[in-house]
Amino acid sequence: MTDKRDNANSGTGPVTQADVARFANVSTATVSRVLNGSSLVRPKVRETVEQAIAQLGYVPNEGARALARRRSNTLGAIIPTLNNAMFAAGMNAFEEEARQNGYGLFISVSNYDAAQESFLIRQMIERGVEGLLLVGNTRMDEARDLLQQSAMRHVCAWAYDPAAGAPNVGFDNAKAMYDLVDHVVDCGYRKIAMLAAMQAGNDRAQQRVQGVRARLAHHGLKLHAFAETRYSVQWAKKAVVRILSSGADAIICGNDVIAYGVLSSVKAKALTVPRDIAVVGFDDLPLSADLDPALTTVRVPAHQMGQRAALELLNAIEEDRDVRGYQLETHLVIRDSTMQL
Amino acid sequence: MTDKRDNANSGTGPVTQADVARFANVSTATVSRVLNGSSLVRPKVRETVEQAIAQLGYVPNEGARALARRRSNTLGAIIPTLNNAMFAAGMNAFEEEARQNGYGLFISVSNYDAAQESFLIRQMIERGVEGLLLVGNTRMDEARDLLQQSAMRHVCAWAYDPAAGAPNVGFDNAKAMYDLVDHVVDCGYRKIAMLAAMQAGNDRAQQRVQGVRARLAHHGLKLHAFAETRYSVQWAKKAVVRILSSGADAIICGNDVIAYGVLSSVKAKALTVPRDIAVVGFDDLPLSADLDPALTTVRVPAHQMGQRAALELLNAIEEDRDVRGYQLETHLVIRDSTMQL
DNA sequence: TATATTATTGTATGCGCTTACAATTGAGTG
DNA sequence: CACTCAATTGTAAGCGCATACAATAATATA
Repeated sequence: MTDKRDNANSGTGPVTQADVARFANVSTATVSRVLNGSSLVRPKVRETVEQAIAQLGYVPNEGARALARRRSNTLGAIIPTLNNAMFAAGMNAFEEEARQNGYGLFISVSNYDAAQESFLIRQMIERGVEGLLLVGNTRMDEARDLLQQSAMRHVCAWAYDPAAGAPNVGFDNAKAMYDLVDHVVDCGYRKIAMLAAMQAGNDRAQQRVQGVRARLAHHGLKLHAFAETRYSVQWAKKAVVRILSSGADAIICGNDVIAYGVLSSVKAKALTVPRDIAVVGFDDLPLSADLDPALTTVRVPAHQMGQRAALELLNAIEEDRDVRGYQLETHLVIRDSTMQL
Repeated sequence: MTDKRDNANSGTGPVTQADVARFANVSTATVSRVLNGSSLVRPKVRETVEQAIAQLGYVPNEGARALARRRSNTLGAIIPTLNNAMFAAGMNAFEEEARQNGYGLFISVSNYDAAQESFLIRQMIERGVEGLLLVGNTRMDEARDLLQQSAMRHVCAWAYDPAAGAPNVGFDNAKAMYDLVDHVVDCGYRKIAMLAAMQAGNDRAQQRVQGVRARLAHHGLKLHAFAETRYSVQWAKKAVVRILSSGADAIICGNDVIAYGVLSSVKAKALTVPRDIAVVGFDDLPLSADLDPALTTVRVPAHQMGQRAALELLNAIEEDRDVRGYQLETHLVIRDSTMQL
């Protein structure tokens, strides 16, 4: 099919720009120009080159291109895991936005391990990404140094803390919890407990806990019970038993998945939600609206966050300036797992 | 902190290997050797170089390295979306396996669009990935040509069809449905309907439908009703009403998310599962075991699939041979949404 | 038609790194 | 101590592409 004429390459390795140039009887500079859409190339020549490209089935080598231009057209993202719908959705949006702007995406998961994250940041720098998405504001000094020394543009998503040293694209987890606590308190619940996600090395989780505590204090209340659990329905089911036996009348969960487990355990105990006990989550996963009872929770703009993060990065790159942060709003979604007592 | 001595680089651009060489009074070849762990460099020299690297905060340029070695140490993956726990989980495993073997991951989502997939395949080739993960066996000829001409190693995951032209890493969707159908029929249900996922351009969905039809025929039965729906609880709830009014006594769903919607609609109709009607899913999402009633479904080895796909790619690259396929097994998980009538 | 301009194209260099091959050094041997 | 051989290190040539600058062709001007 692609009958490489003998003045094409010698059969070793892939077709290169030089092969195309030879085939079309022009210089590599001209080939490069048509490839890059330079206007200063005569239509006729352009066509000749384009035919040669098609004939030879030439595919440019983006790596070499990146080396020569000193631009990789690539963004990187390091997230804790993809086994979390929020991160997955965010990445999906991030990738789409990047791609639509001609950027590729390098992705890695850190498993919530700060050392691993530092290592990965280094890899990203080595791979020459032009912008990097990170999650949260907690990281090793080593990571910060790396970021700083390499002048790597980056955004820290899933958090919004004006005091953080790096540009954030996200929402204030603590403040979001205020709304939730206000709602629960307004409903009339008073023995409010919390089943949080593991806080170690996870500033989002920490801030949610802190937000609940602070707002409760504001209402003259304190946590009636508290526990942490891993991110899974099963673990949450187990972790909630102690809280349940404490006689709490409302349980604020660190996220929706935990809330699912809590709901399950609560039902198993023959308690009815929301009359006997209220349960609220955080994230508003797609399923949360379809639960029975439908879950009161906080809607997190994961898609928007991923898109926004990409946009901030891209704009900063484009305009050759520092990355700016962007605060997103969360939205309290009141459904049937809470009620006016 | 990193006081670059004046014999380091002139301040323009990042520190390069040449800067390190100059600083350590050796040639770039030697620097390259210590970087690549070559054994033929004297311990003392190695140490000198390592110090220079640390001093200057040198970070290698993986792109240049790739160009010189003609190896990118990078894998690519093009999946329909990350907004599907199965794909996200698979990618998570794929990335981990790749990373553990020193490979980076380039990822893109195609939104179930074949043309987009073709475009992305091209991008992946341009970026020089050494292996590519694709989903399913349905794709444009253009994509096949690209893959073939560039001799790109690839696996098509989430499917297993020995007759497919490309190496598959996955399971036989049709066969998996056999087990499910057998189970439903064994239970005594006879008016079996199906609510499938959209089949257009999605061979997994197609094969699941086909599997159900074939196995039903084997039992002397045929679909009592059939409909398709998008991938969401909400859409499924709507799409199932027609099936419900057909008087079906069992509904086989194209996946668990659809089953969630079906379960919800069924309950709303005051029918009890599984006595009045059976509902079965496919995927075994983490939540499926915690539903009420717990969902009978097919467990899909997403994690294993991602890992295996990476492994097959990596081994083929390592041993410089073609990629081999690998068939995974699915497992019928009988829970409470079906019962012996 | 000769010359000044401008539009195109080609030449040559370098991006940062690896590696074949040459050069140098050190150790071992008679 | 001269000489051989192996262990180290340096030299230099690319990898595939972009691009500054030089060269040339095309068009306009007088």
